[in-house]
Amino acid sequence: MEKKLPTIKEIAQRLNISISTVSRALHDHPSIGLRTRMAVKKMAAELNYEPNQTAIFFKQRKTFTIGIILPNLREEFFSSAINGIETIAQQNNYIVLIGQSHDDIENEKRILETMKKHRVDGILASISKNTTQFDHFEQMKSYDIPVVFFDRVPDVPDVHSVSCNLYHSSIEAVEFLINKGHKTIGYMQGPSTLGIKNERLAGYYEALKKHKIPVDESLIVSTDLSTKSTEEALDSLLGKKKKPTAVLVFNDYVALDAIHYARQKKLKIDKDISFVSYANVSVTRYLDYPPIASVEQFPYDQGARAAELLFKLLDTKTNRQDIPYENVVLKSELIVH
Amino acid sequence: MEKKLPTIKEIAQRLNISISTVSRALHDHPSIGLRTRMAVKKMAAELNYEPNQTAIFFKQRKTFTIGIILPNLREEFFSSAINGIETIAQQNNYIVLIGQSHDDIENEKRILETMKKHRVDGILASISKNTTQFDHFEQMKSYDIPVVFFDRVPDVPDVHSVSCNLYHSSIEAVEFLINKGHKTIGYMQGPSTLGIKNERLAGYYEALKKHKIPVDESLIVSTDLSTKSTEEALDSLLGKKKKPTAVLVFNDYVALDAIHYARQKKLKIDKDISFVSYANVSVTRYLDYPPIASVEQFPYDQGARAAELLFKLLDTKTNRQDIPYENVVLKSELIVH
DNA sequence: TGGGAATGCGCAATCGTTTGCCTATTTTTT
DNA sequence: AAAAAATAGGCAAACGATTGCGCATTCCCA
Repeated sequence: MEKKLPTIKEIAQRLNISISTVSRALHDHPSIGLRTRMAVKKMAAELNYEPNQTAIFFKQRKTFTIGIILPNLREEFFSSAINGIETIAQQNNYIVLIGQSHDDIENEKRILETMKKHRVDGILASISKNTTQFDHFEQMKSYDIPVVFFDRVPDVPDVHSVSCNLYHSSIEAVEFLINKGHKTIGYMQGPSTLGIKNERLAGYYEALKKHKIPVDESLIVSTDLSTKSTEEALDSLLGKKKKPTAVLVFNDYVALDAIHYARQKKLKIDKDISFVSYANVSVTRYLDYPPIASVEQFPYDQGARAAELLFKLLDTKTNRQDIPYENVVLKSELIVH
Repeated sequence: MEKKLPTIKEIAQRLNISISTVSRALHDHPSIGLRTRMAVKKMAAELNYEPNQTAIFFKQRKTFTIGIILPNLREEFFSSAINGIETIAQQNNYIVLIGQSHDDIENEKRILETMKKHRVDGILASISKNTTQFDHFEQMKSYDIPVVFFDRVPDVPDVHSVSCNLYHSSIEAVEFLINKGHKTIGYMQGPSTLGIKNERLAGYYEALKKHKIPVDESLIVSTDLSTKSTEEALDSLLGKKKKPTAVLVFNDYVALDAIHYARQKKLKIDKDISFVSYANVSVTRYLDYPPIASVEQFPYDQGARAAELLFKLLDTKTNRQDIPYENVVLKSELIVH
């Protein structure tokens, strides 16, 4: 068992030809005659030869590996996104390295560093909730490692990204509530860093404006995504003299916590208070009281598109620095449950 | 930007010393004097030198990469397991490559092949539901790539594995139901391939026997894990003259489908029929009608232990073939909701 | 039949690092 | 003060594959 793996050299020796001939023969290089080519291939098959990829990686300065950095694998959104990425990666004969930041920028930096060391050819990233500056990603440029952000994309101009347009569906979501007769609609936003260009909020404002509902800033609360913080945020909304009858919530996970808490407080869901959120996670299917609607963000597609963009970058021979930054924006869709 | 990365050679030239000296200096080799060592390190820092890992991987015949093969990232169980693995991998300065089989053996083979090509140092795997033979894993031995299975482990002797003992907690689960007064208890199992040594079923039998409840084989049904199949299985149970008042179910996802379907059928959960299952996924927290109990299988720990075992194997200098196969079995725990 | 294309293949450098072995200088020992 | 030993560092091979260049044959056509 402890046998050394056969190399190109081994084949060459057995056939008494040079290793360059073997290499070329295996690659169907035209300068190698048919008979030797056949002989080489036959011998390669016999010996069960497989090229040593690490040698090739080294020589070619390419590893056929892309790195994915994201906050958390456990969120359905991200695991779906990975599926999209994996599909495209496979088509391109690439393999994926995964690192979770667990929403911590230090982890993010460490992972990036490790991936750089491993010489990944490119990186796909969804930033952590406390990533406010991007030097670590910026730095990848000097190593000629392209980075494409998806979903949680930094709000700076000079990056490639794929994300969802949440502005329109946020308007749609709020209008959906308004049409249901709601007049006092709260908004529970996520960590402020996650939405510098806060499309959700902008849509919220726009919808209210469109329907001539005055904005009450105290109806806008924040959660850091933890259960506790969400509960506090909801408390704050419920503590108002004029309580909201509906709340637009940052995402389904937060909504689940909010709904759970509201029910503990003996509120009747969809009677006393309704929730609409984002992500459209599949588990809501099993719930008796899911958000009445949720904005589908098509994680699989986002992942796939981001991967496609990355491979486009990897394919370009020209100086990558010259490629204009591309910011793909996908449509989202309000799904009513 | 297009600058070439500095190499050890670059440093050597600037300092007018040999590259071997540079290499040794950077590794604090004792045969290099203090002054040159300092000079080298200073220059390395100045040039922002970073060793080319691909060269090192190649030379060392090691990639500091392990591959994880599992059915599906979207199951919380597996993403938690990955967390455990990632933690241990990080401690060992390893990085993880991930591939999903999507419960298809062909994918599993393809992934394994790719990982082999990429020369991973070792592999952690949870087999797909239709993997009944293991040649592809077996083959890794001849490449000296150790494989450790976790959770879904093959039922053959000569493998390393980490799994949960479901026998005892299955007994516990059934006894829990018996103590609640249930006399007719069904069992819905998963794909037969996933449990050749079917501990769940064995525990089910044992508990009944212990409490002198005769086994009714028609109370044992199977699902391929799809919603449809689960519904059919439940139908079969409900079609009996003597319907079960409780069902032990393969896992929470199946249980969720079963409960959902039972409710559609107007059954009162925990009144007409109760469910106990496995996995203890966190979302049940938000459900009005979760399984009344679920067997926690500690995916994080399983992942971590499997990774530890793998690193132990990777650390051994001796011929790896000589290491006795290790089969770690962790305790599971019935969690009552 | 002689000279210029094709055709078929080998040499050797290269990628960046590590490491066994050897040499030269300095230090220690007796 | 000469021999032995320790110290410091260089040479070159090796890891496995790719590739530009050059050197033989063989072939074709005049």
